[in-house]
Amino acid sequence: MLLDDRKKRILEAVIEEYNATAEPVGSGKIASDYNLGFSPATIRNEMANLEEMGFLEQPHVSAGRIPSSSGYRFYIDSIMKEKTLSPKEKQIIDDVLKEDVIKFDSLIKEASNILARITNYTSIAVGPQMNNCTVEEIKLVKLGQDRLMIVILADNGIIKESIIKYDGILPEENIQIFNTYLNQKLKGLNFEQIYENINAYVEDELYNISTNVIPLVNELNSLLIDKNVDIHMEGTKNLLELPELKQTNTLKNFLNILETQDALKELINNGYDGNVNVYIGQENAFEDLKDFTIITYKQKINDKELGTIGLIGPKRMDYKKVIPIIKYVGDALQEKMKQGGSFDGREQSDES
Amino acid sequence: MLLDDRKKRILEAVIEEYNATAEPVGSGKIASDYNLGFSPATIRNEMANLEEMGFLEQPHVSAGRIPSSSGYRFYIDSIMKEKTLSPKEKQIIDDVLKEDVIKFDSLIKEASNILARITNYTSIAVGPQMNNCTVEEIKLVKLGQDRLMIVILADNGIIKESIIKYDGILPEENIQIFNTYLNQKLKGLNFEQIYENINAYVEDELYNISTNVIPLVNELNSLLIDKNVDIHMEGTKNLLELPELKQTNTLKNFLNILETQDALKELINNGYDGNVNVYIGQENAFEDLKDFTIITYKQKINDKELGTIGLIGPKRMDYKKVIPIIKYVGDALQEKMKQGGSFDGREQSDES
DNA sequence: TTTAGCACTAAAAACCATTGAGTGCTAACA
DNA sequence: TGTTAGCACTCAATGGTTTTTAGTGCTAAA
Repeated sequence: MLLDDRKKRILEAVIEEYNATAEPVGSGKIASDYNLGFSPATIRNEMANLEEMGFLEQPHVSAGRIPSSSGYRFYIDSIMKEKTLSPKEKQIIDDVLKEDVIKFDSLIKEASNILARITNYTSIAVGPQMNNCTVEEIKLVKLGQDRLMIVILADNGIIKESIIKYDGILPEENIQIFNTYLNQKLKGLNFEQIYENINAYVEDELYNISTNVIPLVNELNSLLIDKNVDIHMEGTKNLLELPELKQTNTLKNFLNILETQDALKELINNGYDGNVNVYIGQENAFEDLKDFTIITYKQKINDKELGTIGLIGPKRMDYKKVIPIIKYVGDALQEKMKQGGSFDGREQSDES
Repeated sequence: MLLDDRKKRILEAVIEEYNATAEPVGSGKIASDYNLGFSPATIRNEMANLEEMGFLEQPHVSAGRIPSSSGYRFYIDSIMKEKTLSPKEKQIIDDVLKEDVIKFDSLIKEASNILARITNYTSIAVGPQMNNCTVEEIKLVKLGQDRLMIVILADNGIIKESIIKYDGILPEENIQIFNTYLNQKLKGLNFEQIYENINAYVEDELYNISTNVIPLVNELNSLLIDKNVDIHMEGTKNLLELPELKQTNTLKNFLNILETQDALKELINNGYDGNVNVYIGQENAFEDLKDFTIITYKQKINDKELGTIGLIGPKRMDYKKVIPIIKYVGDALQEKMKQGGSFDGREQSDES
């Protein structure tokens, strides 16, 4: 045990107080408001110790202490007790996910949406990386006079779809033939694998049908690797009121990060699976997020990745409440996706 | 002519200067930097006149003047000369829209994207109101073991699509039959009209096929009226640095409006068609947007609405540059959509 | 008709003293 | 021996005063 009981209780008190006020907390406040049974002087000593150990920080000599990232880390791992959700909260979550939505993207966005609403932080939702999916089925559908819809069903149950101009030179009967041909050739193959050398798979017979299938093949290919998987965010404005962003440049840089998204994607894809991951302050590599925490929960069913939901909030967020919430929502979402699909968890569409 | 030439030139100078600095501009500055050939005292007199006429305002007695909304309005309508885009700017725009994207939503987002990048303001993109569209074609497509895709092609060329769980009780042959049936019944009908009483159209024969088509019919119906048409925004962060948002609450309220979107939608749908609409300051009804201007350009081909692109920026935006840009982008977009479709401008998909 | 000159105004900046919330250390205490 | 009262000390925050600055409007002269 790294910390004795008294230190733990003091660290906890400092964190609770700091979370509530966002101001450095002094020994007097702890002594008077959290009756631990010690005088300010004693608490002062312990705080000095905790600071030496790296769990607390002091902005300047005559100020109180604020918890450091390792302080929070220790708190989350070894001190706090997760709250259980209130029946009302559960109710709200269940209600939202009980709706008859079965489109994958709607589902994950709904889940993220509710996270933002319940926690009052910013929530994120990202679709899955499809690189390692395999093709289960391809459908070509003629629409109106002049368009063709390409639909790809992946083995994780996600559907990608796109529409191209159909120039009419490819005779309608041939669409069926080409459709069958594509399925024969590509079914069971890995998305990335196809993407990198689609010509090797279809070029031979390509011209036997018509040179006009080239744009079709191109579009199909670009459907496989969606380069701009973007991150859906909800409740950005929840964060803007935070004192953490009151310094002039922080806000700008902060929103820059949120808008750029690249870095966020990186982070989100790193989460180890099936459980909640918490990145506190500098643990998340961006200087401008040093006062923020990102929590992610990667959705996975039977080893198939189905996207990630997450939260961004201030470092001083109410972990013992927020963590159970994201767990609950994530579990419910996963459950919903599982029962939605009939054999291996498939039951989604995906915007393309 | 409402204003004599001297007043015009002074008003123009004040606007140019204020646009550049966001500070009230004084007579001295104008006299020294814009050589109009008058002393500060003369300019001071004219400014007092312009203020009386409502074109300028004065924050307090010992400050310079800032242009009022009607000042800007007059400037846009009667003073400024639109700049022509540089070949480089045209190039950038053309390049983006030359890409082989033919999905409607991608196109309009690309266009909005480039607006934000070139102007450094926030751009918006909204899909069209579909209420007055009519059904041109409906397709039901079986996907994998257990899902059914519903596709609706509207008469403006936009495609709506959704996926539902297919419980297998409806025999596969019947899908075709039901598909044909739906087309017979609904083709040519107005979206809103169908939405309000779909049962009247299909209920009779509904149960003859299977009660299991009910969820299908429901989903089809909800596809018709997409209640959450959301606004795509790009470059929100461009605005955050503006001094206009430096007062404490403004920022929060401002982002609130952007996030709520309802009000924005309202505004955007009001634009008179086929041309650029400029809403300056209080012209746009939201107290918290009083220091901002919204410019919209509603896309329309052969009387079919295809969405709107727009810009949000500070009232003091560089109109003579920005207006030609949105015109150019809007025209290019419209052209692209026109040539994309073969007969009446159809060539898009739509995320559902 | 224009402009130089000047008194006047109000915000912003600079200055300065005071307050207050906190500390660390020491010596006394249970 | 661990705890605490007491106290000197630090430094940001507050608030009031003064100074500076950027502008004005008006008047009288060119």
